[in-house]
Amino acid sequence: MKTDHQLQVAIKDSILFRDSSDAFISKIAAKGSMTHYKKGKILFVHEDQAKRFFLVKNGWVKLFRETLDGEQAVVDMVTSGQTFGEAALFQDNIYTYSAEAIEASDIISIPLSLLQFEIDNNPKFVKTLLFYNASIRQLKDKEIEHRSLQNASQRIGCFMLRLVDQEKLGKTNIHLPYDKMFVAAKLGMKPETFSRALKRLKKDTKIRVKGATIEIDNLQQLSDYACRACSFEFPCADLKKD
Amino acid sequence: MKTDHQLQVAIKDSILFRDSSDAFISKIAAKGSMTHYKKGKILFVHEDQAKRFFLVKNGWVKLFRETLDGEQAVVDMVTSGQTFGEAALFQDNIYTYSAEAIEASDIISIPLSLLQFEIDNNPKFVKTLLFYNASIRQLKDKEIEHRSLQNASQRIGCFMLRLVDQEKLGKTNIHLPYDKMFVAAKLGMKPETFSRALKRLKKDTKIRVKGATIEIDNLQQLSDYACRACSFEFPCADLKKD
DNA sequence: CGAGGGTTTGAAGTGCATCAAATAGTGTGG
DNA sequence: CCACACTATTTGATGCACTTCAAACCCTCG
Repeated sequence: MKTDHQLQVAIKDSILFRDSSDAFISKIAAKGSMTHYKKGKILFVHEDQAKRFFLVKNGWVKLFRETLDGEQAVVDMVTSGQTFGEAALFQDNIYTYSAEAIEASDIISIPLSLLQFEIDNNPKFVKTLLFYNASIRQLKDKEIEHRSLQNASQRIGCFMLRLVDQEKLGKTNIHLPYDKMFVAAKLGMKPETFSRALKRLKKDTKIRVKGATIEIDNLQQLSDYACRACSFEFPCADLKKD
Repeated sequence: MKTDHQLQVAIKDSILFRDSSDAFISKIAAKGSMTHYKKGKILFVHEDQAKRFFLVKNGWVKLFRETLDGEQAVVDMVTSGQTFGEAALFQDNIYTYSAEAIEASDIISIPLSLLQFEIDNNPKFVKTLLFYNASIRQLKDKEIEHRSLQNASQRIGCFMLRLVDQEKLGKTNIHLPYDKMFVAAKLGMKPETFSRALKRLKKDTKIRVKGATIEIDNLQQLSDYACRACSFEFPCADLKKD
């Protein structure tokens, strides 16, 4: 009972299902199950047959692929409220990437068949899904742009800006969500580059770094620095929060 | 009449509508109109109010955004059978990029309201749209990966491979679809870099370049060279053709 | 406390960008 | 059909950003 309630709350809090009816959410909760994964646990690997998709309750999961010569490409990092693996539905039920919990995480898995059923029978949900995909597509475009136009320090600054409430322009503290080496991977740079670029960012924008905590006195200054090389205007939060 | 028939054929040939019923296609054709654009013509600019979306009959269109400090980011290059501007439907009817015909092009425009109507009333079409978006999302992931793992020569090789029929592994000729400076922009590099990287590619894979024509003796050699740094396996055509 | 990962630093290399100039190519009006 | 003007492409020289390799440092967790 308790667990079931937890599931419902987590589902209701997710980006994909927050507008769904309570009945629908109960239905998902009934078929879903929550698992705790330790840091480093591989949830599935690229080209596995996909039967379920996942919703992060808390923690972080890295989605990645590997090249022939052993390099790793980070497709995404997902956290609370985000889903992964659902795209397999449109890819012959094959996962197109591997997934690894990069810290202890609670993750809900839900049968893809349920999603398929809703796509076939729930027009309202399908529209939600269309919007969801459209936002992700836009995010990907932004990321491609960032890779070619922003330098390493600007990418880090931009990453931080997306972690704060962009509305209040004053003083803020943020907490890097996971190990710096994963942030580096997410931003497409090497840990050494990350370290040096962060140092440069500190010098140029007066932010203070204490371990994983970042103190920002002046959000405006940070955005001036990072967003100069971006075509999106500053308050530019990733996914609409409300 | 003649024009109307042309429209129908073009729509039927498009990726998004090829599985649609004849009745649906007629309906689109009735509301659509075809325009010829000269090279350099701007179709719309970023943040314009979006009333219509576009389908390329022939030619090439560059979709791009601009940063504060004047750099240009190429979002995509689209050609025959591809659409653009339809994503505005999920972005408050605002175009999120600008569009420029980079060569003489015939382009069909269709009211977004028609698309909206179908989304609301045509479940089969909605599913097509879901699949369409999922493929695009996958392509974007691939492109992000390419930007961080492939060097300039490999990106050019990869670009060429996506222009050929990947099934026949023998000798092939291809034709660069548009000016080299646009290919460079599409691949996120400067024209000078493109030129030098192409030279290196020629040396390393024995392809021959005669103006815009590329002669490839050994597709396998080219894919060995380019796809080594990619996590997708070789026959890896962008959008399913059938 | 010690082992092992995570992070920083240094030195050196590589790849792409930049700036500048030469060359090739294309379309136009005469 | 030619010559000019303009644009695209190539080439050279140089600089900068990121990477690589190697080593030190630091942190934390058993």
